[in-house]
Amino acid sequence: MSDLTLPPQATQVGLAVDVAAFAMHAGELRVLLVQRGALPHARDWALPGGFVHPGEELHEAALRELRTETTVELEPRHLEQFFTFGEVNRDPRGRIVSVAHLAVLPHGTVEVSGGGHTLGAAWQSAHQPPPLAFDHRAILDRALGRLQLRLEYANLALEFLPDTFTLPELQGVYEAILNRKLDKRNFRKRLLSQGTLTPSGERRSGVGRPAQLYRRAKGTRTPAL
Amino acid sequence: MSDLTLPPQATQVGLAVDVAAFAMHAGELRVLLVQRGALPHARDWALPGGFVHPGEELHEAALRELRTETTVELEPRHLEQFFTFGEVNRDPRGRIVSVAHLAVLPHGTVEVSGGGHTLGAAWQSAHQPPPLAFDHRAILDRALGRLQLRLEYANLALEFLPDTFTLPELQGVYEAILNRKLDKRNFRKRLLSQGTLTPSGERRSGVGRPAQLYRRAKGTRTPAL
DNA sequence: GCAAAAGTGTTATGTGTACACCCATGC
DNA sequence: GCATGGGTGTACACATAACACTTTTGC
Repeated sequence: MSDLTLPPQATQVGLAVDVAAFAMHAGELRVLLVQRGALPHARDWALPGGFVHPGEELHEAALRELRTETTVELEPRHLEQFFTFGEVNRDPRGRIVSVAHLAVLPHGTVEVSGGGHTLGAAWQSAHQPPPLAFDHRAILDRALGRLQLRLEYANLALEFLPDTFTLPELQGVYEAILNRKLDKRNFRKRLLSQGTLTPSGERRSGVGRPAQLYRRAKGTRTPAL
Repeated sequence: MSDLTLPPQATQVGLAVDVAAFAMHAGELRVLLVQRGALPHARDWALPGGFVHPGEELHEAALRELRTETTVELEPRHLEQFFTFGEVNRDPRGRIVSVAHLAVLPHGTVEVSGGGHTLGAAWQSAHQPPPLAFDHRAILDRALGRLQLRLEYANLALEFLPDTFTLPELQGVYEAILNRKLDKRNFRKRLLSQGTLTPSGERRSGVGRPAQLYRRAKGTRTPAL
């Protein structure tokens, strides 16, 4: 760092963002993938992502890529940078540094189709993804780790669900993210004792005994980052 | 991402690293700062850092900046990327994205002097630093948070000490990092019960009763990242 | 013998975990 | 009435936090 112009050794690199966007589908944790339409790695699956535009903040770029590479209409409920992948040879086109983001999309975000220059987009199993382009498998693995860390800490599970939900549904989100079964009684005790849920008094019908509906207690929303 | 050449909207940005390097001095947690020798922010204190060279990995750049901006001879015991600062206007020279790193330097890393294009370097209070250039105060604050998180998790406290150390010294490291007092008996019980320390049988002399020396138990070293 | 720092146990409280049966509804 | 999923309580192990006095050394 020496004067008001960039010094010659200042590497100019391509700055990109990639987004690991998660949602629940059919009781399973899914990640949003796009099928690449161009080289390199044409037709391979990849995380949505692309280059940051001039004057664009990192999180804005992440949101834009979500919206244009896939037809996702809903706002992410959570968006957070979690690691920067900058290995010299991670991309055959040159030195490209990618700031990876973790996003949580709410329930109901079902329909996606390829937008922009991708062939398609789909929700796929987060724990058993198809082969991915570039180093995206490493990015996904790290995103899963971060998601599991954040789960308890920031009440992230609620962001996967609609405004009202049942305790078994909430437990399903925990189990899908942690990839293991939890004990029903201990789960209920823990969640209810932390006081972040209020019963909404109604019940939902289906097969078997109807479940109590809950909603997030007022003032328990955690800030985005 | 479209073909094997970078597309026109690919923002070329300056890629930098900054390093928050911590060590214990005089029973206090200190951070290594350099006094800038050039504009912008000439004469202000800043975290050591600078541009990544072509073909250089991020962590290599972090190590190089530590060695050339300050005369630090010792290897960091821990080096970890923790956040990427990319706000559009964080640097008056243009779009510069900085991948911030956390480093822990071992005991004995006492003498530093400015190297390269800095006026000087010094260990300063990590919890009450002087005013810092750019957004380095925000970087430092986040580094402190990460250091506190990692403390228990990865036995990071041992990296601040020489090979053998006393329990009161180790407790001092915890207290300096967490910025609060701990209970001596509970601390000893907790640390000894986790089985990562072995008594080295010797004793160190000074004022008051000599303390038992310990060393890290074999096979308890945690991987760098 | 006194100053200075090291070392030592018990109790109360909270938290995590394991575990099996009854309840309400739709068909 | 039966299949389906929802809802409930207790006991034990373990971790955490609070708390005060004795021991060893140098001078």
